Amino acid sequence: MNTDLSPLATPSPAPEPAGPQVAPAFSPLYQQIKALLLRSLQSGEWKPGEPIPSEVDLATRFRVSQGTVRKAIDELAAENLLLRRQGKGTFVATHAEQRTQFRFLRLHSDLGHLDPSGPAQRRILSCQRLRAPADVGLALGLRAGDTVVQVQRVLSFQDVPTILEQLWLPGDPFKGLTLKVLTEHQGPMYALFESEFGVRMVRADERIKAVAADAEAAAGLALAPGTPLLSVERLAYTYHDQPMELRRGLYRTEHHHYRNQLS
Amino acid sequence: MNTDLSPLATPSPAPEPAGPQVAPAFSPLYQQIKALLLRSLQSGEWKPGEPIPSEVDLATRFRVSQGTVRKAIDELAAENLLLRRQGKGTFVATHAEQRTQFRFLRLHSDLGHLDPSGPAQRRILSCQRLRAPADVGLALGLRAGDTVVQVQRVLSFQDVPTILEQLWLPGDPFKGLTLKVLTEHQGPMYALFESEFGVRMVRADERIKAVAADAEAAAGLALAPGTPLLSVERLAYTYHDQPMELRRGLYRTEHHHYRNQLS
DNA sequence: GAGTGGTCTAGACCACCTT
DNA sequence: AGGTGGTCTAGACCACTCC
Repeated sequence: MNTDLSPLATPSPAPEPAGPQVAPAFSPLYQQIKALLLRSLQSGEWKPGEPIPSEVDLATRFRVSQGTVRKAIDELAAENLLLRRQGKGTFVATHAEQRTQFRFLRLHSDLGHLDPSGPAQRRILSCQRLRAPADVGLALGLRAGDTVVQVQRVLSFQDVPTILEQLWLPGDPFKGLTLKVLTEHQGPMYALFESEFGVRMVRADERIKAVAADAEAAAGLALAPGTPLLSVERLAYTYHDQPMELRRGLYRTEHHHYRNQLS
Repeated sequence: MNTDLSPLATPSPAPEPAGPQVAPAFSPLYQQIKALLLRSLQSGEWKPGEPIPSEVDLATRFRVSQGTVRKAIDELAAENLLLRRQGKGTFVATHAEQRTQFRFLRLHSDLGHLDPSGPAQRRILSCQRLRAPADVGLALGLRAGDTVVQVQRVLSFQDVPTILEQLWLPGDPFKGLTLKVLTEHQGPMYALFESEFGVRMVRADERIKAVAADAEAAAGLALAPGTPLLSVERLAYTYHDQPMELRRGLYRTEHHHYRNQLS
């Protein structure tokens, strides 16, 4: 009904003064609910891994029907921000679970499904704070002179160094990130970001090219210069499409491949 | 209600004899409706680009509520098999539209959004029927000795040969596919497959590696041997996860990149 | 105005999990 | 038994498109 008894703003039925209307900007109720849920997620009211209130609770809180809340949650679940578990509740998605452990890593072994399930040895090469290079600052939406944390690391599969990557994070939200913290932490790096810095990576774009290994890459991955490598540049976003990480990786693909699903 | 008045099989409430139950295999009504819609799509009862019956029509036909039909269609639309257009109807998705023209081609220009929107010159190098090589036959689920159609072509962007690819199709469904047909056809190849052979590619898996151009690739793309190239191997499926095309492509990435979205 | 998909509601019942 | 998400229904109304 979109009745005005609702606590929510109901933009469309409001009789606006005549004039050049730009766009009616009709927004369904469930979209408004979705935005409210998103705000609670971003503010940390509900933390990764924890359950959010039940559908009936939310329905009474927002003064809408359960079906409307349901549709809002459906969309958030489809975007992998929430996780529904029948009989138990709805939970804030996290990178700290076995199931979603390597959701953003698309490199798989050519052999059977002996994928990077073997947790892949990680070695941190460096972690330092510095002024953002121009391209990095631009990608992360920082101002000139802002500081970033730069991390370099190597991932190995079965003792073969396979991924050499470099990543940049905005200095402000990642204040306490040091080599010690990174080295001592177990589990996925994105899980560390969640638990220690309250930053949850929600989606990412990747750009992939084929390049020849230069001297530095050859040294880092212990292979001959000129070897073809996948260059994977990732820009990862947190809630509300805010860029939070730039990552540049070089992948060996003699025995691995980058897997993608099209639909 | 899942009542027995329904014309559909209602597996779960059927009182089965006691014994070692394997799996209750509860299947919601809307999933059964979805399967029926899928069957009509596969059989060609509704063709790509055409509208399917309205939700109310389908609801009365299947003796269920509109909401149940709606949920079935929702899922098919989410999988890009159907396309909803408010006020007009629901249509069978097709590769012959501007909007979905290059849905499966992930190579983009490094510059602004001057992507492969420029329709990219296509040149067919060859088209021949031959016995399926072992790996191809395996991927396509063919029997030993079955014939396949093999096509080779080059795609150029702004007169620069950029993609060299080779593809194999099962000989049986693609009986009349000749070099003449391929050369004279305008528009995406997958649109040709739909209109001339009734085969609609629904989803695909890609495996990506970095390789060095060999002599043949160097000749085909007019570049120096050893140049790093993206190797993209695609297995494309039609309805019901049936593999229908194997494609191996080599992409130049000096001025282009393969784009991927993670979520 | 008629037809289509899109939203919203209220209520019933089912399947799954915990206690 | 009681709570949670999941399914299904019936009906009302809204937004969009076409005639």
